[in-house]
Amino acid sequence: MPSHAPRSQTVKVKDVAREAGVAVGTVSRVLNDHPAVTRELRERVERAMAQLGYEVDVTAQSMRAGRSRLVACAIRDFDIPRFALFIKEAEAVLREAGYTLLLASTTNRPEIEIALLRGFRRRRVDGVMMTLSDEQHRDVREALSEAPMPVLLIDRDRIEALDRVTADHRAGARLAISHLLGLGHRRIAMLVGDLKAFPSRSRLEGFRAAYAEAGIAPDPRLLRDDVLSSEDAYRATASLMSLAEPPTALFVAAMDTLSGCLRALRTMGVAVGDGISVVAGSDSDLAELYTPPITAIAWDLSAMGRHAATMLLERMRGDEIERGRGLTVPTELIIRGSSRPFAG
Amino acid sequence: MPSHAPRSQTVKVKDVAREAGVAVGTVSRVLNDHPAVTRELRERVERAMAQLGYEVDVTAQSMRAGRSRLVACAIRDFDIPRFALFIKEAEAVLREAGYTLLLASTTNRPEIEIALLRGFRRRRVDGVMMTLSDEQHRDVREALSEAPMPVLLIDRDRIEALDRVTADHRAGARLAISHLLGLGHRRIAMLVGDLKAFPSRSRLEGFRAAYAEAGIAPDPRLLRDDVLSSEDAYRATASLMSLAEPPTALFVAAMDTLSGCLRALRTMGVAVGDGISVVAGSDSDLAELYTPPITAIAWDLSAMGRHAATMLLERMRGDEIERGRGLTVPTELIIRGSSRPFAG
DNA sequence: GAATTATGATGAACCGGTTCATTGACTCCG
DNA sequence: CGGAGTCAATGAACCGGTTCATCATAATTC
Repeated sequence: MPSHAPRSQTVKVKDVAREAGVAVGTVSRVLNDHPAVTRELRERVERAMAQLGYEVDVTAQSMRAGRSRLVACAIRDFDIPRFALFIKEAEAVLREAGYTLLLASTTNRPEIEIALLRGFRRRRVDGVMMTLSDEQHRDVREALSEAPMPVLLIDRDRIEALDRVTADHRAGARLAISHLLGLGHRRIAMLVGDLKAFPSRSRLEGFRAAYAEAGIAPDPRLLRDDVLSSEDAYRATASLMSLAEPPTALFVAAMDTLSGCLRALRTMGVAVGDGISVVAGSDSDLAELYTPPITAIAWDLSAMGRHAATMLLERMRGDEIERGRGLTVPTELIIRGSSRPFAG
Repeated sequence: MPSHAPRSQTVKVKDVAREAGVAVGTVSRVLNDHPAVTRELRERVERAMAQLGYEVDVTAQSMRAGRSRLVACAIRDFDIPRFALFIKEAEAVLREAGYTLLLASTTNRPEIEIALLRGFRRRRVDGVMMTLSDEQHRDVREALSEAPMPVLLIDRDRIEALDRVTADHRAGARLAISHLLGLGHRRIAMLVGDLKAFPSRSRLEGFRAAYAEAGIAPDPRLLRDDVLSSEDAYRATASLMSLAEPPTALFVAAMDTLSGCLRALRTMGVAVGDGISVVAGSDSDLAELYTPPITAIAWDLSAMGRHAATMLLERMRGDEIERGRGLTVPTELIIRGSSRPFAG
């Protein structure tokens, strides 16, 4: 008798079938709401399940079915407060549809993105939504094209035929810069994140579009990219304000880096509003409640999460929809006291 | 020939075994780093795996092994920015150990907590860390005691023999209130969250301890509980400031509700620092950068996440450790400009 | 050199639901 | 009344790795 493995004392379909006096197939049909089960048998099976305290084993179900009812979300760093809104909404929508959310952080590194994709595949994850550190990265693109499950990109450029949900950062940045130009500013500095990724690229485009529209040439020395953390923003701001000809306005376009910029200005004794106009690339409690309140770009991250989950669900359902759909959430400029006319 | 199910064209151990000219058991041993495999066979198998692009199926592994290498984290609402720090650290530790994080939000409702626990069980999740809306809830306690996997409580009171990681909210609140009493304040209001849960209860204890120590009786009308959102804080603050005898100091102990309180004060034209002293129950960029900067209680949420994951890993490993371990992270008071001597 | 032991490899059973070809009972119709 | 058609229920095969009793071979001992 090759017994093996420890006998688990949990209740299985077989036990339920015995208790109810039916075949295991029938129990399975009851579990899956198959129509071809007489009410009487259904009730008997349900009674047996309750009696024995039966609980399906999702692993076993996934085994045969080939799908796990898991959806993975991998983002750069869930340390970004506003991003929690995205996850929160996405999780709600997915849970409603019977899916469970797997969460992972890529720390913005391609090799981790690739490793995560492999892990998701191993787990038979049914769908993925993720950010990418670099849409052009060869190995990442290859990993994406080899992924057997649908992948939806979060706030990233179009890749092949992947669905995507984005915010209109280009329009937002353009609004912000036009606003500052309209106030008479000519030396406008901008802090952006990684130009290898869509949001920063779009913001830079918006920046340039606004300048072009005004027929003015921006000073390239006032651009600081690769600002990914509050600390980076601190250093960038400090360096900008130390220039011989410092900027008169500052567009802090990188996500969640406003605090570092404000700390730097405070340290250097530059008054926000008077000494320098400031526009934040994403809204926050801090922007709203700072003194003076800070003009900011806002967009609906909850809606992005909701749409991302919904689109992914449709794709997983295998609906006949065109590939490579994109949904863009609008951005708006909330004008507050931190952006004032240039009083040169 | 009862074929069934669509032939998946993925590579399986069987294929690897054939390609390498060994038995499936040998392939499995290579996969699991079993020592009893000669170097030669191991290499042949590995070559075959690379050749065929083989990838293990974690679902199938879980099937037999009975464990999923999944760890679930269920919290009230991951909309709380600072909580992201906890999750971030916990995920890093778990990933390092080969586990994947499942995330869910309880929205602070017992029935959802119970449903989530059931779902985790169905998925054979290996370990759980979670908050609870109410440690005393009968059905939740029952669900917890029936959980077959270890559960670690996040910032909650001791339940049975469950491990827990907490912050010393009692000490933090006591420091805050003693600080305000020391400044001469006698009418100190406090906003706390749900008193059914540990953090708010502890803060209330600390509040009372500080008053008792000073030999003064607090005015019970200045306590507002069930403050769970920024909007709640707005209303509570407004109502407090409308009292015939308004408080001279405000301890905003509920998590992530400072913004609502500040909005209310601004709306009512009460100057923070002058008109009323304010202490925040948790630190944030907003507290640090507000004008005036706001005195706050701080503790290390990253450390909590790290410890939670580590303790849970030990427990899952089945180490012989005493049950019901508790780890408490210290809190500190960061004194800033928002708390000033009472100038009655 | 025969017997004993150590070591590596094998492959069928197993984990726990799901699926579908088959069976049995019952209905409908000419 | 017999044959075709319906419908519910059955249970063995299956999903894809893991495990362990068994076997083959090599190493060691006397």
